[in-house]
Amino acid sequence: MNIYDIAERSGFSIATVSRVLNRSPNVSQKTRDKILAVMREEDYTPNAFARGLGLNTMRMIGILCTDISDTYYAKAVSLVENCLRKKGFDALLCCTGNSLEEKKKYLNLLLAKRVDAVILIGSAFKENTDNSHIEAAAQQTPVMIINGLVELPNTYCVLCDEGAAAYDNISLLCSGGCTRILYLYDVLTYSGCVKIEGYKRALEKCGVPFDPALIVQVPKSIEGARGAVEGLFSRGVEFDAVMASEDLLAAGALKALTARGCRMPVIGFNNSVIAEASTPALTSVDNRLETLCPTAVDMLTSLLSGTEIPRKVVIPARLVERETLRVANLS
Amino acid sequence: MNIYDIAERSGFSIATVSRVLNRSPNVSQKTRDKILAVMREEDYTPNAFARGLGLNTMRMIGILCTDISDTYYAKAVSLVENCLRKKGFDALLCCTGNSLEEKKKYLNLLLAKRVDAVILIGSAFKENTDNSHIEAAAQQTPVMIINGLVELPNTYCVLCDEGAAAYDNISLLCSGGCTRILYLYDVLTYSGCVKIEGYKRALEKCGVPFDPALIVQVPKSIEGARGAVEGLFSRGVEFDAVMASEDLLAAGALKALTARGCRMPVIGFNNSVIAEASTPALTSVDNRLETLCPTAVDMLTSLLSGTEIPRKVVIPARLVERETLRVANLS
DNA sequence: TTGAAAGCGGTACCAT
DNA sequence: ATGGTACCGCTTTCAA
Repeated sequence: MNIYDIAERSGFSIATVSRVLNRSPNVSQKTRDKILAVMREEDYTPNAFARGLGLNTMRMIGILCTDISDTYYAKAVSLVENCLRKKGFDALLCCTGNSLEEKKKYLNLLLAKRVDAVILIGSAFKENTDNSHIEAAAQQTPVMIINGLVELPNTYCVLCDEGAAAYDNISLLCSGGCTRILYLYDVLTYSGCVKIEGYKRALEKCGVPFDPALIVQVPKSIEGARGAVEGLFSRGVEFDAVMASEDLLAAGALKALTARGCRMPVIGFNNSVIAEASTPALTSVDNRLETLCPTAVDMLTSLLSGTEIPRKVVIPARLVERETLRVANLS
Repeated sequence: MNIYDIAERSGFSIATVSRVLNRSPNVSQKTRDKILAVMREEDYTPNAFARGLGLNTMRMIGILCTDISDTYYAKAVSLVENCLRKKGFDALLCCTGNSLEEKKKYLNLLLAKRVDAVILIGSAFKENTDNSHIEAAAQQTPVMIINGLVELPNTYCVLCDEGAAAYDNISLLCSGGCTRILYLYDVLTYSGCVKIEGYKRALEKCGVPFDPALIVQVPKSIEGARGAVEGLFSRGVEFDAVMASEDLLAAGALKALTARGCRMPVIGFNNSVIAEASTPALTSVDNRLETLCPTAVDMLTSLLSGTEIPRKVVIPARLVERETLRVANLS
C-alpha cells in the first residue's frame, strides 16, 4: 500500500495525498476527509525511507553514550529519549564504551544514518584532548553535549556546575573541622577534572594544606573502591572525610569504613539509587539530570527549527543530604 | 556528493559504483580500487535513506523497553545494543513506561520507521492479557521478547527460568527452617507471576502452609518497600525470611530489618548493583541477562537471514550468594 | 484547490 | 566486467 494506491482509491493525485500527509493547508476539508478516510480504511502508513529521502530527515537523533548500564547514564538516556519523543524525534542509541576508537567509529555510524543531530552523554574526555571526531561531526550536524564541555562551532553544552558543588562540599567539610579529605575518582572526564579543581580551590580558601596522596584513582566498582580504601587504611594513610566522583565509589568507601567501625562524612555524586541503597544512606550531589536533559533537548529542537541557542548553559548542582552527612551536624 | 558524482569522477557508471558499495564480486579489482579511491577522496557516504528505500531496510531494530532508568532494563538494553551493533544493526530505542496505551503507540511508531524487528524488554504483562498490539506488530515484523512469554506467530521468547529460581529459593529457606517467608513484588509482569507460582509450589512440596498475607505488593522504590515492611512489623505480621521480586525491594526490606536490629535471610532478584551496594550485601538471583540478550540477538539475526529458530528458549537462573544469605549457614 | 512531473539517491535487472 | 534504465515511494515546484 503506497501513496499511489491511496491516490487511486480516493480519486485524487498523489500530490494531494502527499499534501494531506504533510498537513498542508492547501487542501479542501472535503478532500482531506475523504483521503484520510481511505488511508484509515487501508491502514496506510507512509514509507519512512521514501519520506526520509524526500525530506532529507527521518527525525532521528543519535545518542552517543559511553555506558548505558551505568545508572547515571541510563537515567540521562531515559530522560533524553522521553523528551525527544515528545518532540517527535526517535532516538538512535549507540553505546561506545570508553575507547576513543570506538567513539569515532560509532559517531560516524550515526552520521552515516543521517541523524538530525547527535547528543553526547558522558563522552567528552579531558585527559584526551583529541576532540577531532566531534569537530568533524559538528560540521555535518549539530552536536549537543550533556555534562561535558567542548567548545567548538556547532557544538552546544548543557552542564551542571559540579566544580562549584565540589567546592561547596569541601568548604562545608572544612568548616566542620575536616582537614584530610579523601577524594576518589575513576576516570578523568571533563566533570572529573572540574571536581578536583573545586576540591583544591576550597582547600586553599579554607587554608587547609593540600595532600596529593588524598586524591586517589580507583576502579569503577564498589569492590574496587572498597579495596582501595582498605588499602589506604592498611598503609596508614589518614583521612577524616570522603568525597567520591560518583556514588558507586562512595558506596565502596562506605563499606570499607563500616567494616572498620569508622564513622565520618561521605559524599558521593549523581544522587543515584546507589546512594539510597547504601546503609547508611549516602549524601550525594544531585547534578540535576531532570533539568539538564530536557533543557538540552529543548535547545536542540529549537536549533533544528532555526532558532539561535546559547553555546553553553550551566545549571547549579544541589546537595541531597542523607545519613552519611548532615549539614546540621557540622556547623 | 552522491553516487552520480562518484560515477562521473571515476569514469564509471552508477551501476558499477553501486556494485562497489555493495561488495558485489562482479567488479574487477582495478575498477574497485579506482572507485574506492575516489570515494575516499571525496569523503563519500552513501545516503542511508535512499539505500533504505531501495533495499527496504535500514538495518534498524526497535527496542521497546518499559523503563531504561531501571538498572535491570538498562543492563539488558546495553547488552542488546552491543550485540546488535556487532551484527551491523542500529538500535532505535523507545521507552514506554507501563501504560498499555503508550506501548501500543510507541510500537506503532517503531513499525512506521520500518524497523527490521522489534525487541521487547520488560514489556510483556500478564495481568493484562491484551497482547493484541504485539500480535498486530508480529504480522509486520518479527517480535523478540526478552524475559517475557507471549506465544503468538512470528513472536519469539528468550527467558530465564525464574519460576524455578523462586522455587529453589523457597525450598532452600524452608529446608533451613523458615516457615513464614515474606514475598514482596511491585508489578505483576510475566516473571512476577512465575515467581509467585514457584513460591507456592515450593511451600507445598515442603509441607509449609501458605499464608496469602505474606505476599505483599509494594511501591517500586527502596523507600516504598522499606515503609511497607515497617508497616508489617507494626501490624504484628510475623515472618522469618524475605524474598523480593527485585533487588530494589529487597534493599528496602533490608533497611527496615536493619533498623529493627533483625537478622534473617533476604533474597532479591536481578543481581544488580543495588544488591552489591546494600549493607549487608544482598544475595540475589542472577537472571543471566549476559546470556539472555546475546542469545536473543543471535536468534533474531539468524531469523532475519532466513534461518528457522525456536519459538522459546529457557535458560536457568543462578543464585549469587552474598551476606544476606549463605547456603552454608542454612544446611 | 488540484495535478503533472521532476527530483531525492540509491538498487537491481537486463543487455552487451 | 560494465552500462543503461526502470524502479523504490515520497516531496515539491510549476501550471492550470
